[in-house]
Amino acid sequence: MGDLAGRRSAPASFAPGQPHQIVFFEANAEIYAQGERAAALYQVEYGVVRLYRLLSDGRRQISAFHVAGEVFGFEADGQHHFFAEAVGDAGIRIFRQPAGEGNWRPTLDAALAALVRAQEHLLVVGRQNAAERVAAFLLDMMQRQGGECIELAMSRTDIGDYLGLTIETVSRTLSKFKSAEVVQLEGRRLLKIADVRALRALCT
Amino acid sequence: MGDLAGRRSAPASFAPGQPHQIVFFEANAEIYAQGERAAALYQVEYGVVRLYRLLSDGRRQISAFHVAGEVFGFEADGQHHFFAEAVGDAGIRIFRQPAGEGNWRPTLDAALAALVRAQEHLLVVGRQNAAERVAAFLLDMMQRQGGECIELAMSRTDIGDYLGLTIETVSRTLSKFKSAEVVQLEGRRLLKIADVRALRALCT
DNA sequence: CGAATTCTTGAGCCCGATCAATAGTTGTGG
DNA sequence: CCACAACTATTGATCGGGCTCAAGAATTCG
Repeated sequence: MGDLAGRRSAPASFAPGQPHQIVFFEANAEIYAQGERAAALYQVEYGVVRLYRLLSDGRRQISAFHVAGEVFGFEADGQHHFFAEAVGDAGIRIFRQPAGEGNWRPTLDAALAALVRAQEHLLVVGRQNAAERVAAFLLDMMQRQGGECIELAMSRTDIGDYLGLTIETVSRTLSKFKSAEVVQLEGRRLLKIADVRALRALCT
Repeated sequence: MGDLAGRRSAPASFAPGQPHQIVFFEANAEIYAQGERAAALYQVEYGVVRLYRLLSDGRRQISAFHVAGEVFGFEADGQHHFFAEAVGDAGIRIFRQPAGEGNWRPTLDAALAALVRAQEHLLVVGRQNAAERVAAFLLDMMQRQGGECIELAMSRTDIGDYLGLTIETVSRTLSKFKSAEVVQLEGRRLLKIADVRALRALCT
C-alpha cells in the first residue's frame, strides 16, 4: 500500500510537554460536529482530515483538508462552527487544555496560518474557473506531500466540495490535464504531476 | 449625510492601555499592501475597510469587509498576504506592538473570529447561487449595522468582488429583491430590508 | 466472482458572464 | 442654480462554462 499521504514523517508535536492523547479514527469517522461545545485542539498525526459546513439541503463546502503535522479545531465562543471528519484512517493528537499561558504563540501561529489559507482559498473558489481551481488544488497537494507524486486521500466528491465544483467537472478537468500530458493518472488515487509549470501558469 | 455605517458608536479599544495612534485614510486609500513586511494590528474606528487579493489578470476577490470595532491586519511569517484599503473615509487605530505578552487573548479571539467568518464566507461563495449570496451579504450587513436600514459603504463592484459575482448580477439580483418587495432601494447606497424572513429563507 | 461503489464520459440545458446601451448620480465650473 | 462631464448603476440580449441527467466503465470489497 502507499505510504505517502502524510504518514511518512512523524510530525513535531504542536505543544511539547502539554498533556494530550492520541486517538484513532477510521475512514469517514466524525472527529467533532458543528455546534459541539469544546475546548480542545487537534493535531494530525497521520492521515487526512476534512473540515466542512453544510447547507440545509445537503450542499457541502469543505473549507480545508489537514494533513500530518497540521493543527485544527479552533473554535470561537467555545463552540465548533464546522464538522471535522477523518478522510481515510487517521490518528489525531488531542490537546484538552490548548490555549494555556505557555503556548499561546504556537496556537496563534496555527490560527493565522489557517486564516491565510482560508482567505487564499476564497480567491480560488470565488474568482477562478474549473481548470484553475483543480490546478491550485494539485499544486497545494504537491507542496504538502513534497513531491510530484500525489496520493489523493480524498474522493472526487471531496475534491468537488472543496473546490466548489461537481464531481463530473473535477473528473473532466483531470481527464483534460491527462490528455494534455500535464498529469499522469495511475488508478484513481495516484497521480503524478508531469508539468508543474503548466499548472503554475494556470493559477498566477 | 448618512451617519450610519459604523460611525454611530465609538468602538471599545482592542487593547486598552497599549500604545497606538489613530490614522485617517480617505476613500480608496491603501492601508497596507500584499507582501509588505509589518507587525502591527489595526482596529477600525469609523468607516469600512476591504481586504482583498488579486490575480495577475486583475480579477479581485475581497475576502472581508471590516467595520467599526473590528480588528484586522494579522499576518503570518511577518508579512501581509492581502491588500487593505479604506472603502470610504475611515479612521484606523494602529497598534505597533500587537501581540505582546499581555494581550494575546484578544488577539487570538480576533483572529479566530476572522477565521470563522472567512470559512463561513467560503460556503457562500462556493456553494450558493447569486440570490443566496446577495441575501447572505445583506443579512450580514444588517447584523453589523444593527437595523433594517443599511447604508452600503461599498460600490456594486466591491459587492461583486466580495461575493464572486459580476456587478451586473449583483444589480439584477437587488432589482429582483426590490420588485419582490424584499428590500427597498433609496438611491444606490441606502437600502431597507422589508422582509428579513424571505432573506433568511434563502440562506439556511 | 459478483455486487456495490466510485469514477468517467456524453448530451443538453441553465445560470451567470459578457457585451452593449441607457439611465441615474456626483462633481465641477460658469 | 444650471450645464456639462465623468462616473456608477441598471437593464437588455446573447453566449458559454459548468451543472444536471444519464449511461457505462473501472475499482473496491465481500
